[in-house]
Amino acid sequence: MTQQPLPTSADDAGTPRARRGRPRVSSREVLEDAAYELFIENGYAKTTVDHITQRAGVSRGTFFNYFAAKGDVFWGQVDESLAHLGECLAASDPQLPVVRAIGEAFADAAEGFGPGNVPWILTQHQLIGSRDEVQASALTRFTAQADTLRSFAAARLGVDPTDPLPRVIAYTTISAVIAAAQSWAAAGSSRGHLAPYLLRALAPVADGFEGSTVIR
Amino acid sequence: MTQQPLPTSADDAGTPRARRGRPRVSSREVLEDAAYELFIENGYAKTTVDHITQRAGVSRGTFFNYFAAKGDVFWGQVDESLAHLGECLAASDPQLPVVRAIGEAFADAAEGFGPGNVPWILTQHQLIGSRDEVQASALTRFTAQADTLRSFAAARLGVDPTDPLPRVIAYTTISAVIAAAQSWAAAGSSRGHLAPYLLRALAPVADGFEGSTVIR
DNA sequence: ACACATAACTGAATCCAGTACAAGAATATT
DNA sequence: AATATTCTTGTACTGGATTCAGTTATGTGT
Repeated sequence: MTQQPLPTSADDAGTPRARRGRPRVSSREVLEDAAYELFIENGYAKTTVDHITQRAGVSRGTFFNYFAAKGDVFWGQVDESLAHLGECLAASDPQLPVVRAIGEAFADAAEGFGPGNVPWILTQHQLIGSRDEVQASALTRFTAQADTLRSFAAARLGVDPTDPLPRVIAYTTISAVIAAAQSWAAAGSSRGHLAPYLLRALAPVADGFEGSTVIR
Repeated sequence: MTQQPLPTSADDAGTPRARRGRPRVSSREVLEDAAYELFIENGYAKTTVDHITQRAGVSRGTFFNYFAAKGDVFWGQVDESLAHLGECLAASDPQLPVVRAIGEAFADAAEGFGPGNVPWILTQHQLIGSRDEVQASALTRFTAQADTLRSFAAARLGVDPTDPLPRVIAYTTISAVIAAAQSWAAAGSSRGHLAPYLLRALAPVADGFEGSTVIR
């Protein structure tokens, strides 16, 4: 709900696109920055949406023009990448086994994440306290992607999406991805790109689903 | 937070245990029943804690004597089982490979779930609308168990709990468990016990982690 | 210039979950 | 009866989230 007309999917942060109407005085970035500062200063739980908008110089209502929920502030970059996952899946090599294809797709979608570009949430999540609430905002991403992966796996395998197998594949792969992302972020300055972490984490899962079951 | 003194861990719903003090006028069960009715009638989001307690004939405050959060109404049976997971892990055969041991532990902990005992949340989750909020309450379970599994796996493998491997194992196994539980619930009257579903879902994961990596 | 459509912001009202706490009520123990 | 224990109730408060009517700032067409 609360559909955002907003900046045409915020494709480019530099040119928020609005050739007509009142120009934006704020932006996702401005609000994100304000929020990040406050989260570090006072922690996530003690930072209210009022605080964020006050620091950003807009009114409280404006916040919800840019984000559907307080927790969504974190996920701008991540959501952008995940939005491409569907295309990456569609463009994947039809010869590859399902889980390999999923791995490649995630690796593709994670293209942008390297040593110099780590989602804020992944690096700072220890500092801001209150893990539960933050991770709750992660779950919506999880389930959205799980649905995508499940239909993909079902189609690839030629089985019904409601079968157990595509569901297990979807869930295990995406949780391996999450684990990989967390390990990658935790690796500190030694981390390189995200993609290798993803592939390493998914390798045993892929092996398992190729070997033991009657799926190719 | 909001520690429940409550019924000595609600071991038996029939005898809420309180040899001294004012006797309970309500119970988890009463509140659950009221909540389930309302969730089906009006959906989860539109059902307030006030509604629940009104139907149950107690005051709003009482609800939070029995449940820490609105979403916890669902999880009574599940939490009970998960509480045993730690013991089941500890009691597992040290010879088994990690993921097998985890599978056995889950199967043990899922003992109670059979054709006649399906957690309400698993069967009704489509009907009640507003998946997000419900799933948020699932996340706390997920993370709690993930932490348990991660330390277990790390200890078994003799590696640091912060290493990627135990994390991936923990995440993938628990998500396979969730997938299995959902498929089991969706199977309708044809479903038997939960345990076989768990083992089937975990089998490929176990294979993968035994085969490809240098873990025993 | 002027009017108009459009898009964004404002601000206030509302709802509800969750927290805290004090006061009261019903029971067992002494 | 007095007391301790345990649960219930009521009230008040914080803060996230939703809604909406009204306002403001811009571009566009005349």
